[in-house]
Amino acid sequence: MDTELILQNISRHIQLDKTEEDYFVSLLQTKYLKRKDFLLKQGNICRTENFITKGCLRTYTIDDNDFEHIVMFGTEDWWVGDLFSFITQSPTDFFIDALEDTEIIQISKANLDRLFDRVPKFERFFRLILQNAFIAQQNRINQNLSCTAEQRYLGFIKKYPQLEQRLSQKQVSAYLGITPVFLSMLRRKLSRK
Amino acid sequence: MDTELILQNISRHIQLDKTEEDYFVSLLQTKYLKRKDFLLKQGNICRTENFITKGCLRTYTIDDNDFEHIVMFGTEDWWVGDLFSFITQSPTDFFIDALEDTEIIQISKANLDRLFDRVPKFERFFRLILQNAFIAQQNRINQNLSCTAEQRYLGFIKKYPQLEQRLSQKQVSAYLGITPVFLSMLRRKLSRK
DNA sequence: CGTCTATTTGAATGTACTCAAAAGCGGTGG
DNA sequence: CCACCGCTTTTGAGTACATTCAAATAGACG
Repeated sequence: MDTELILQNISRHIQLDKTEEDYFVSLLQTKYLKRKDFLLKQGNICRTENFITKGCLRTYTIDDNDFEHIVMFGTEDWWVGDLFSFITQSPTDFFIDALEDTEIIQISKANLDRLFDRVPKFERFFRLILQNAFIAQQNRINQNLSCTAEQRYLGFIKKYPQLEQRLSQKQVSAYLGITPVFLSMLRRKLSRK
Repeated sequence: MDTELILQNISRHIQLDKTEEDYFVSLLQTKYLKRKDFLLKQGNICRTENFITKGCLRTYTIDDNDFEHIVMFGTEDWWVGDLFSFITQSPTDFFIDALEDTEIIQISKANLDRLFDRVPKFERFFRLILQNAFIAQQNRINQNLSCTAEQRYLGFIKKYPQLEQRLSQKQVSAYLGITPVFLSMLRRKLSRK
């Protein structure tokens, strides 16, 4: 297993000694997803936290009219999962699937609990991850309230320039909360400027 | 100081013995806000976590066109503040002010750090608070993406029936992300049904 | 090559906003 | 106590933003 990226990710928040690192690594599992494979489906219980080492995932819902709404994308160096379902071990509302062939490192709930017990620093680590996610969401809510679709699109490509390259317009529009048709029109309008 | 409500709030997540309770209470301060008083202004640093024992606050931003966008309301038994600013001790983007005469219990950053040190259980408590807030935000993002203004309004009054009574339509519209004029039209339409 | 899905384009429609004016409502001071 | 002021809510007309439906084009993949 290639653990370089995940250990680096963790070291940005907490410092581990060799023993702690080894113990942590012993609790991990690798999983490979092909494009369109599901990591999680609505109604299932989210049993792992997942760190992406390669590829791209999306977390989304499907509404009553069968439209998909993307809550977040995840790519290399990101953690994904449904926190609520994971913590409460109750059924999730979300789907998570792969937009590209993807490689993730997983830690199960049971192993994470063991980890917290043996290396309490990790409590802090996951709290920090959660805080960052919380703040990102707060900004997104604020943007949704303040901005037109055009401004949100410009904000998105500014914030995630590399990600936008990898995504189809359909995915981007499902994240922005507009139709693919309208995104296409926006892009034409912007390119003429 | 009337600490009954806050101790009850905490006991829903963690159990404290008498010594721990007393220590916790010794770190708290009460503050009174009159209607329209500010608890926090954009550019300031959020130096306390705040628990509301009476009244109603709103957390909001003001955009380039001077429109207010409400990120959350807070009322009795809620925690409010800007987590990001509080944790990083950096300037906030938000305003928090009182919609009614309000009474809050505050704990400063320094005291909270002491508390975490002496009663580590509280780390867990604040992680749980954060998790709940995270989940609430995720639902809100999802609703904003999936629903029309009318559906969002109906969802709001269903979720917070008691709160809606206390708020002006202007405040509700700033939360829903629509104009007061449009909310008025929605209400008329709904009442005719 | 053929099939399936994504993107583009156009026309018609619906949703929500702006501007403006009037009515309602609460508080304050004379 | 009531007259006035400021703010909220209502109402209407016109406009802008975003969607739906439909059809054509372009790309991706087996």
